[in-house]
Amino acid sequence: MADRVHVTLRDVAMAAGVSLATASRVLNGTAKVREDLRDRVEAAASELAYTPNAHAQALVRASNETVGVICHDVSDPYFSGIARGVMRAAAQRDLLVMLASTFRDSTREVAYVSMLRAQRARAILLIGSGFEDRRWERAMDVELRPYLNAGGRVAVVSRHRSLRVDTVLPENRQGAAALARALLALGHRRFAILSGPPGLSTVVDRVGGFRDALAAAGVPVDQIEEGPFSREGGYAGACALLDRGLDATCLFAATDVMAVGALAALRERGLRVPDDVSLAGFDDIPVVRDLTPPLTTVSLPLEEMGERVIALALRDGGRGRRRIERVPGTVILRASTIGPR
Amino acid sequence: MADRVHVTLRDVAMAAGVSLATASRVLNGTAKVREDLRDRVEAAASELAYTPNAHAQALVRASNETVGVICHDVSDPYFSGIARGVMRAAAQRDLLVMLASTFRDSTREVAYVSMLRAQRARAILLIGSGFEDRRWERAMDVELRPYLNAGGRVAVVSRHRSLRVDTVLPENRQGAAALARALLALGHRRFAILSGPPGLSTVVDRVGGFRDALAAAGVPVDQIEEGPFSREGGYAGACALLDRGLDATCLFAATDVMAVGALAALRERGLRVPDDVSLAGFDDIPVVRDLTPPLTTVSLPLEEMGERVIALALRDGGRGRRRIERVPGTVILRASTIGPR
DNA sequence: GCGCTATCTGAAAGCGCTTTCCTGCGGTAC
DNA sequence: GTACCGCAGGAAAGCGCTTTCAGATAGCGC
Repeated sequence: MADRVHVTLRDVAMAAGVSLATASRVLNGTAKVREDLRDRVEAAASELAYTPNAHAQALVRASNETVGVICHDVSDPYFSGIARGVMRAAAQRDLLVMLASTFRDSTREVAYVSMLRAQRARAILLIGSGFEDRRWERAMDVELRPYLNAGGRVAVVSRHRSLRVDTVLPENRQGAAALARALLALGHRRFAILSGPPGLSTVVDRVGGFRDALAAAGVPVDQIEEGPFSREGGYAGACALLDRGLDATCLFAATDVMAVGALAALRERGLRVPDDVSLAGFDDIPVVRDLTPPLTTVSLPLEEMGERVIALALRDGGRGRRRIERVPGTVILRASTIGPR
Repeated sequence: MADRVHVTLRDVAMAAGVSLATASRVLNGTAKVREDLRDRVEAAASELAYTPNAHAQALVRASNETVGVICHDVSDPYFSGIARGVMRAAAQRDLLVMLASTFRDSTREVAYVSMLRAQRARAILLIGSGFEDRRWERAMDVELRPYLNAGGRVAVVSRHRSLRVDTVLPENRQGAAALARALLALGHRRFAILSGPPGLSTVVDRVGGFRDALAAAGVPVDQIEEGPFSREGGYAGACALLDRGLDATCLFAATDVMAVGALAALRERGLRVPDDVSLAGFDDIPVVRDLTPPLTTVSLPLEEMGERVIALALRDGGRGRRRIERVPGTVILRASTIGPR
């Protein structure tokens, strides 16, 4: 990037025969400038294809028209749905989005926060359940504290344990509970659960909400398998359940992505969904309605969540009290769940 | 971001009792510094949670450890698959990725290039077929030319018409032709095509390659419907085909995403896939193998394409001749295509 | 026509950093 | 003991921009 030189404001000013100050004022519209000078500056700028150096601007303005977003994996529909909302909202505000994928590596997540901090991003958004261990928490705090003190904004989606920042919080517990009740209403009494990585608040809430609602109806669940939030995780979990002799009329996967894997596993083992076993997921990622059978799930407005988290981070008076915006989940009953035979 | 002050190198230097120059040298390891001084600087930096201002660095170094990626829609699996590859490769190089979604708005695409230029991104990557009209071409050229002249790198995936830059080019034509031949081999003779937006090189190549291969076997195709590259586009296109009295044993959709929509439409109209009509797509996005039936398609190594495009942009001697890396597509026959009854 | 004010323009400082240049120090050879 | 060399650290310039401050110009009333 250093091979040749960029066109600078000085070049524009010289070409237009005015001072840097005047050129700057014209290009930013920050003060009245005589019409002929203005025209000359504008002509020179477009002639030279001038683009202001955002770094010089950021340096003097101590801020950069940029927001950073950190998620675990862009190609997971859950995250890309939220990212889409963030980008739509960012575009409206003329902000550039720096999007980083951690690939679920907590060290990398902290490193990204540091880089975003260095970039003086206006806001940093953390999407998706975090790494809820002490070491991570401390490392993250070390990065975030000075960033916040310097006026940076931080907001998160779906992680509420440790970080004391503005949060968009899907009502995982209530959603899962509502799903459980709907499944009970269908007549199911024997359930199995495909749970996510232990400790994640999302997992705790979804699985906990599901189990509590069942327990309230006097239905215990002892068939649980844990695995990563991925198609493979769901596939492997379902296989493990099957290997141990699955005895359930309904299987609940903590995420749709896992449910997709579970569906494949069940089918491979010769089980029909929903005839032999009902299957439900969580999130309502776009694709699940096109599965056969279409998947029963708890729908989350992913794109809206993305829009809300950036709005939350950038809101006026951002330094006020912490705000938590709860996003309800809606149970969507589709053909993957029917009453047990 | 201007509420309070950031910790600067000057703060670190003062705390350590050394000059800025020394502090800078320690933190960058650019020159030997006496051990005790070095220790003091390092201690001060970590004490103060110092993060260098990337803008100040970028300003003096005339470059920013950042690459910009522009795609049409992050939540489209085709793009997010490629984006994933880009991010993985970027992470290895300690680069931050700025990812922008155009939402298929050509004006916005040009605006993003301008913003990335302002950010002095090391490279700008354009993912996915472009807007092949004259106005766009000129506007894009105005932005890209000075960027390239200033040493910026540009590379693209899957758009070869107008932009004369390094390119990763999926072999759409060959892939579609191979698919057509495979379908012919299954015994199909009556085909319908769901095409994408007219004029896009991707569409021209895929549909053209498909038709040419059929024509070579003496099989004409007159049932074609155009629509946007989306599930809805596929759905609407299939409905239109059906309304006009679909007379084909096999339907080819220009992208998997469209095929998903088509599958839904066919099913709604009571047609069974593959018994009544075979269906094939293109791209091999992850989800299609989990459809019922799993979709026959042409597989593209999306993630690898992402890795290659960033490698191409950042390669040494980037100012050399234009390079075009062709990526072959592999026909994957799955259950959505069988021989006609 | 003169003096005052209201506008607009230009000079210059400074944002936080890297890097060149230069000074001062210690060590070595004679 | 003196002259020279090498090296580490500091001062200062400068990256491209915004913005304050002061100066210049025009406009107005008398």
